[in-house]
Amino acid sequence: MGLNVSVPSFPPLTSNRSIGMSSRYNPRTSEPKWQKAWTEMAAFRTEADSGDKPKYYVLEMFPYPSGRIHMGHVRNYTMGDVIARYRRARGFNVLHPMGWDAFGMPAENAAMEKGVHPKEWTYANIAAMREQLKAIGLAIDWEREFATCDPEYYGRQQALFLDLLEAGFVTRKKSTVNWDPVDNTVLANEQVIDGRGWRSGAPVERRELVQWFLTITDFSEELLAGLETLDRWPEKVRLMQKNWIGKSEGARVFFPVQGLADEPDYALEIFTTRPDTLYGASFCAVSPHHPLAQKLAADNEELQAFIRKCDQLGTSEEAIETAEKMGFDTGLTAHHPFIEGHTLPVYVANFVLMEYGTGAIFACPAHDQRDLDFARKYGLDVIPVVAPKDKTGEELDAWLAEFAARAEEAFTGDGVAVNSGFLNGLDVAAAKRAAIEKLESLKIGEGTVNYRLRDWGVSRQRYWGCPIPVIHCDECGTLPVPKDQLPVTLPDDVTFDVPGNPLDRHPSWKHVDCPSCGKPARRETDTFDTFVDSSWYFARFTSPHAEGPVDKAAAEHWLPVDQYIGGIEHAILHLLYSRFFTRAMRKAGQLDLAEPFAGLFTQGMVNHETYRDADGKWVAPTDVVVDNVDGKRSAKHAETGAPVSIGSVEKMSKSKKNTVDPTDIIDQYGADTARWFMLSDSPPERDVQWTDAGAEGAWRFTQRFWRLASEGADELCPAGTPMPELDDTAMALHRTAHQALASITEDIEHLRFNRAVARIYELANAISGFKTENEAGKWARREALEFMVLCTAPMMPHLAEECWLALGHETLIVETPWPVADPALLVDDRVTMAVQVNGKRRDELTVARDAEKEDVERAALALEKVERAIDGKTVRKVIVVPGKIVNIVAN
RNA sequence: GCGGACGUGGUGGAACUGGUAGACACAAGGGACUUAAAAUCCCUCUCGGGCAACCGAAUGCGGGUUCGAGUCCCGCCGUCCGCACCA
Repeated sequence: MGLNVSVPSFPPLTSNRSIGMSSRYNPRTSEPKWQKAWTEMAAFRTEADSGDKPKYYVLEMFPYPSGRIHMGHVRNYTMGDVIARYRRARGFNVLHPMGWDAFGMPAENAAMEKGVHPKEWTYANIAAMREQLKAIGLAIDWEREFATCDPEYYGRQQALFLDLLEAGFVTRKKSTVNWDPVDNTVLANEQVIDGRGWRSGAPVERRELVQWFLTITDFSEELLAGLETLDRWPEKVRLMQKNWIGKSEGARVFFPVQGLADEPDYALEIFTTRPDTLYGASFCAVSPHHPLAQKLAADNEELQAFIRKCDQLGTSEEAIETAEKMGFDTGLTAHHPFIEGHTLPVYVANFVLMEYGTGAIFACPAHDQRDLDFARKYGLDVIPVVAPKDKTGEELDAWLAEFAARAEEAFTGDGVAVNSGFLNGLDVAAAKRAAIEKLESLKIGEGTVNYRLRDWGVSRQRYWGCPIPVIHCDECGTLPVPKDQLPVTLPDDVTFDVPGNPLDRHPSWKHVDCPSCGKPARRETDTFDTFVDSSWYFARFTSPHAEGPVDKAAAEHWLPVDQYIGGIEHAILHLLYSRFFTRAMRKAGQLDLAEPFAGLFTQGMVNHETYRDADGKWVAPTDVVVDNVDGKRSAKHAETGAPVSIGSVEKMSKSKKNTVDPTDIIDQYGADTARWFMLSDSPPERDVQWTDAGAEGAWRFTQRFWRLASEGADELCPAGTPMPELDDTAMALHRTAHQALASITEDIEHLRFNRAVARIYELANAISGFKTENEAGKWARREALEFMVLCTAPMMPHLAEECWLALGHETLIVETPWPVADPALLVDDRVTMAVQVNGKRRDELTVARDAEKEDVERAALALEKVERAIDGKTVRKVIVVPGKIVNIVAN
C-alpha cells in the first residue's frame, strides 16, 4: 500500500540554534529571520565604485505584474540568484536588480472587465508580487527597482525616443496593419489567431495607417553580423534571429512596362535571388497590394474583385498552404532585359507578397516551384535554363524537352546554364555574378541584398502605455514635445466603457498648443508598443535615478549584462529589439556598446500533470488526491471523492488549471525547498515537471541537510582549527570534499545546476557514511560540512546561513568567500582502470596513477578473469590508455 | 516545404574532448525501530538465464568507422521547436 503525500508537520517553534539537538529545521522562522538580517546589513546593495572588484551584471527578464508570481518565475529568478550569490562569493561586485514590465493590455482588460483603473490594478499587483518575490529570498538590490509605468521611467523613454528621432532612427509612414474592427485598434501579428483578433474574435482587416516606426532595418547587416560575436548565446537563438533577419543576396532588375497610357516610361522593379535564370522568364507578377495593381484597379472592376478575393483568403497557415495560385492578367507587357524584342505578360498574383522584396517578381517556372504551379495553371511557357551537370548532347536535349513539356517539380539545384545567351556553360554561382555584371553595365539593375526584417511599427492605439511624445500642428506639421515639457503623462480620468483608444476620446488631454507657432494643436494619442519599454530597461538599471535615460558612466561600467536569463519565447522579438536599441542608443550617444547581453541562457518551462473530472472539466492539483498502489497511480477529487483522470504533463496554465502557487509551496515547505527542487533533476534549459513527490523529496533533503550539519556540530574541532595530521580515512574525506567542491564550482560556473545538486547529494552521502573517531576525523568532517554548506548557499541560502551558524561561525555566508579546492587533492595517487578483452569489460585494476604502461599491461594480463576470457586465443595487441582503460585484443 | 534540436531503466536524468552505461534523485518492493503511525535508518531495483560466482543482451531502428561508439559518419522511424507562397 502506497502512501499519500503528506503535509510536513512542525514541532513547536524551538530555536534552531540549539546545537546538538535534533530539532527540525523550521523555514517559517528561519527564512524571514535571515531575509531581515540581509536587508539590515544591506547585503545586496550595489555601488558601481567597489574598489578593484570586477563587475558582474546578472539579470533575469523582468516580470509582467499579472498579480501572482508563478513557478516559472521561481525557476527563472532562482537560477539568476544562484549566479548572483555565487559570483558575489567569488569576489565580484554583482549587480542583480529587479523591476516590472508594467504596461500592456491585461491592465486595460481588467479595467474593462472589472472596472478597476489600470494604474491601480498594476501597482496593487506589483506590491503583491514584490512580497512574493521577497519571500523567495533573492539577493536583489531592491533600491534599483522601477516599473515601466512609472512616469520617472517612461518620461526618460520619451526623452530617449526624441534622441532617436533626432539621430534619424524614427520614421512615420503609412503601412498595412492588422486592424481589429471591434476593439478599434491595431493588433500585433502575434495577436492575430487564424485571421481573427485574439480578444474580440472579429476577422482582422488590413488597414493602411500612418504609424511610427523605429528603423531597425538600418541595422539589418550589423544585427546579423553581431550574432557571430555572441559566443555565450544558445546556438538556437542565434539561428532563429538569423532566419528572422533573413538576408538574401540577389539583384534588383527594372522591367520596362508597355501599355500604361499615362506612364509610357514606367519600369517595374523586381527583386530576385536567381538573376541567372532571367533567360527562363515567362511572366512578371505583382502583389495585389502593389501600387501598379492598385493603380490599374482604380478603373477596372474585374481587377478590384480579384484583389478583394485575394484579401479574403486570409493569412493563416492553413489558408496559405491550401490557397491555390491565382492570377489576373493585366494586359500589360514587360520587356525582357536581355532578349531584344521579347516581352512577358504582367500578372497580378496572390502569391506575391507586398511585404517582401519589391512586391514584384519575374517568374522562371522551370526553377521555382510556385512559378511552375502558376505557369501550368495558366498555360505559360516553361523554359529550363539550368541543366544537371551530368547531361550532355542528345541526352540533354531530351531532358530539356521533357522538362519543358511535362515537369511538375521545379529544378532548383546547381547545374549548368543553357539556353541563356552569354551565360551558357556557367554554373549557378558564376551565372549569377555574370548576370548582375551585365545588368549593371546596361544600367537596368544591380546586385543587391534583401532582408526579411522590416521596420518596427511601435504605434498602439491603447491607453496603458507610454505616450509617444509628439504634437501634430496643422501649420507646422509633426513636432517633438520640447524636452522641458516631459514627461507627457497619462491622464488618470479615462473611461473604458466603449472600445477604442481612451486617450483619443479624452475631452481635453490631446488638445495642446503647438510648441512652435502656439496655435491649437493635437497630441499624438498613440502609445508605444510595450516591447519599447523592455528594450532598454537593462541599461536603466545601471543608473535608475539618473536625470537622463541612462548615466553613461554607470552604463559603461556595468554593461553588457554578463548573464541574462529568460524564456525562449523572447528569442526573437525582445532580444532583437534590445540589440537594436543598444546600437541606436550608441549612435545617439547614450551608450557605448553594440551588444547588450554577453551571455544568454534560456531556461525551460515548469510543467505539471493535468487532471479532468468525468465531465471533462479541468481540475486543479489542489483539488486532487493521487493514490499510488504498487506503482499504479489513480486520482480522485479531494472533496467529492469522484474519480479524476490523470492527463498529460503540460506547461502550467490557468486554462488547464494545472498550476501550483509558489506561495502555497513556500508556506508549506519554505523557499529553500522550492528553490532546491527547481534546480534539481532537470537540466535548466529543459522543461521541469513539478510533482508533489519531488517537492517532498526536496523537503526531506533540507531536513537531512540540517541534521547532518547541526547534529554533533559542537563536538567538532572549533571553526578555523589548522589541519592536523590526517589518517587514511580522514584523508579520504578530505579528498572527497575537495573533489566535490571543484566539480560543484565547475557546474555552477557552467549553469549545470542539476549536476551541482547531484554532487551535493554525493558529498552529503559521503559525510553521512563517515565515522568520526579522532581529532583528524573531526577536522575532516568539519571541512567537508563547511564545503557542503557553502556550496549549497547559492541554492538554499537561508538553510545554509542557519547551518553556518550551527557550525559555530560568527559571520554570515553572504560575507564569506567561496572556498578554493586544493588542486593537489583533485587527482588520486591510485586509479582504477577498466580492463577489457576485445572491447568487453572483464575486470578492473587499481594501479598507481603514474604506473608504467608495461607494468599495467603485465598486471592486466595476469588477472584471472582476463586469462579466462583470453583462454587459448593469441594476444594481438594491448591498448593502454593511462588512467582510463586497458583493452586486450585477442583472437 | 525549409531550418534546428532531441530519442538512455517504472520516472526525471548522469556519462567532460570516443574509454567501466545508468551517477544523483523520484517512484516501487522488502526489512529495522514503533502499541501504531509519521519521521528516520538498512537492503533490492535495466532485461534474460542461473541458488550463486557468473554468462548473455541492451542507450529509437538498420548499417559503417574504430582496439573500443550513448558519444563520430550514412540511411530510416519518432517527438518537439522555429520560420513559411521570402521570389
